[in-house]
Amino acid sequence: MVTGPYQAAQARLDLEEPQEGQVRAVPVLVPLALEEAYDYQPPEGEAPPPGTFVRVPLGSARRIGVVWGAARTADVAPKKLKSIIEVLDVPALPAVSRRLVDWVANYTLSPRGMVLKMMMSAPRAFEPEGPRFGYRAAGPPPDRMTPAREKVLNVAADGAVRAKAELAREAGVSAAVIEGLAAAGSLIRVEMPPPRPALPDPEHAPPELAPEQAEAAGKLIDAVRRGGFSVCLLDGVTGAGKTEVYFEAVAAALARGQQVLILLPEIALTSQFLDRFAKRFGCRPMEWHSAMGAAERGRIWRAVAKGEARAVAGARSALFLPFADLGLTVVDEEHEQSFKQEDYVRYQARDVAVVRGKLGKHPVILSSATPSIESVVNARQGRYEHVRLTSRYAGAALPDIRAIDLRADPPERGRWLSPALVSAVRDTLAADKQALLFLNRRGYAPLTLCRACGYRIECPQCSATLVEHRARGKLTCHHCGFVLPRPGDCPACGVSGKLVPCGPGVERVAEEVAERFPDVPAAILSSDFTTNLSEVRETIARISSGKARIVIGTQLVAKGHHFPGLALVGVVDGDLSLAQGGDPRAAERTFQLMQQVIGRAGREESGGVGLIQTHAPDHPVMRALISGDRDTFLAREIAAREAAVLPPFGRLAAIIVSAGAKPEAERYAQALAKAAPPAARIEVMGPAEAPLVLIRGRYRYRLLVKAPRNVDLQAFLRAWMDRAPLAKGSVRVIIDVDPYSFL
DNA sequence: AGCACGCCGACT
DNA sequence: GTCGGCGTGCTC
Repeated sequence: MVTGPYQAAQARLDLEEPQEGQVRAVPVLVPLALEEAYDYQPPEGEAPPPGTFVRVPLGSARRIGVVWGAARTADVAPKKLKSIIEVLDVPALPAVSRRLVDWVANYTLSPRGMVLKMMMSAPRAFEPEGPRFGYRAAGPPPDRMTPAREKVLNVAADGAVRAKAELAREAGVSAAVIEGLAAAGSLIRVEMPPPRPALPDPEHAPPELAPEQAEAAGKLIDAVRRGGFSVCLLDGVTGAGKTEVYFEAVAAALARGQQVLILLPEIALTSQFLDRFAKRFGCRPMEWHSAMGAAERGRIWRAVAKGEARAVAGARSALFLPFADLGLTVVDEEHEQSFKQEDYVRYQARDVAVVRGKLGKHPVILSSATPSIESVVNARQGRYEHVRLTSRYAGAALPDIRAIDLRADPPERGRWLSPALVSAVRDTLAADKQALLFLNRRGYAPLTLCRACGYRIECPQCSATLVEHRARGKLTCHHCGFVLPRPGDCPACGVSGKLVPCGPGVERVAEEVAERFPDVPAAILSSDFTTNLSEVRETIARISSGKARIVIGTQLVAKGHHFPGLALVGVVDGDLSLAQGGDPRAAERTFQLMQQVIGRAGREESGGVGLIQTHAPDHPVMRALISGDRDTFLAREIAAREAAVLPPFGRLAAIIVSAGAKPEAERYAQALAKAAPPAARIEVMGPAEAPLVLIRGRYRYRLLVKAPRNVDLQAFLRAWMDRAPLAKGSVRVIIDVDPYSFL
């Protein structure tokens, strides 16, 4: 029996056939937080088939939606039915995409309209394409010639039509020069044909693969040629050449005329990766990530829908592009936790990529040097094919990893680098190599303390201390973005000159490096919400070219960049990410992060060294890292997860209750827990205060649901939410299926 | 996401 | 008495 909206949503997945005498209507899903498609009367003539993009009236507004089925879904009073305004001239949303919306909405317990919204996140794609204009040489040279104008005219001398931005870039001048020349009559503005996306050529530059690589590539190519759904875990040590290997599978799919999607963590979408692709296939893939402009998004969305975009490299949201004929998805760095989206629709892109492969009947490749426990278990249980690469190419050896016991060999007071690490850096520089110091903490210091009154400077909106960013002269909150100019006097007691920064961030380590190695060029590589993508790309280029000799970096450095001259990696605080209490993936994440970051060393030739500063050199994670014994670590971790029925052996869902006032949040969370339906094999834990109780002015309580793998967790959650008390006032409830963050 | 409806404080 | 604050619910 259908008892509430959550279950009703599930029940209506089975569409009814139209009945005699009923008004003709089709369901249209609009990209809003709506669970259901609404029925509309079709325009004149035939009813548009499912997938058609249509404009419909909704309330007083007009919205673009998608025809979601062949027959009306619910018994709405006929006089309530409105008519479709128009059918849009946009390729229909493919059936696979529509089924993906339904699947993701059902799995994450998100309104279907919200998931559709992700699929339509390119508003320009639905507007008619305006004509594009370009410039070509024409007429006499201008009366006043300048060096900049000369450069432009030289470039334009070939008579080709170029877009304004392109011409300016090629000539190395600003767009204003072009406008000036056009006004002077030396350039003429002409309409350009819409650009054809470049076609990647699978035969452009096939690589020479080592025997092990060739064998691995063979398996992946087989899966592509065979067609149909399969998942392959491509598991190879850093520097084993996984990218070259999966590029061969990409080539096979392109050769079959199919589209290819390569998912990367957002920050790994560097020009380094795009250039590598271009070297192999003759042109760059299309990019898809959050930093793209509206026009660009629209163009790419359309190109993907028409099947003209053959290869797309994108961040997790690229999964929701309307591929016309996707033949292969690659998830690179599949272990990356950033594939989990933590807001709006909370989905794990790696898992959705696999589901999309299943729905679209095509292979999926998961690639990593440090695969997730989930994927390793799937491979062991035979659900995924496991393809391993064990040797680094060109004889490069894996780095030699050692621990520096901070208890025995501590840094001086107020310093963060131990004598052993400092001397290792010195040796590395003497050998004309690069050194990387890794600390997963942005800014200068994570805490500012008043020595007069003991006050810790905290965020007014979050239960967190403000982090000093000295270069910008600011204290900021890493949870909400709150910014405070660095005060001279204590905000609590007003005493001046007694504020002291406590603990290190990358900026502070960089300061220590500058003191110890005053003449050595250094670079900080840190992901900051204020630094933009191009800035980060520039820094990465400066490092890979060898201009920076010492690199101080956060997480960002671990993400698949290739730094040829790097011989030493020093981990400043090896204990930092282990200390995440309550997070079942803390050990796994630490192991992956350390392996990835240390794997940056010695990729070109042997002799890479990794040094981890730690207070717990005997911790199992540290021992596994030092001995390089991944299999023992995995066996331990997998056994522990299995015993505790944690993912992937069990399923988790977090319920986060938040409100503007603490008692309100707590009261509702407790009422919610009481309303949980009885279920023998499902455990509901909490509510408990979230580790970060307050974020953005909202107090948060968490509940955790744990169930065995074969239990329908979504059905349980739906039944629960349908009988839950109404959330009143400022109370909000968020359901996070398969949570990755436990804060 | 908009937008209308509805129930409590400072105004003509 | 009314204007208007934004909390709540509906949009086929």
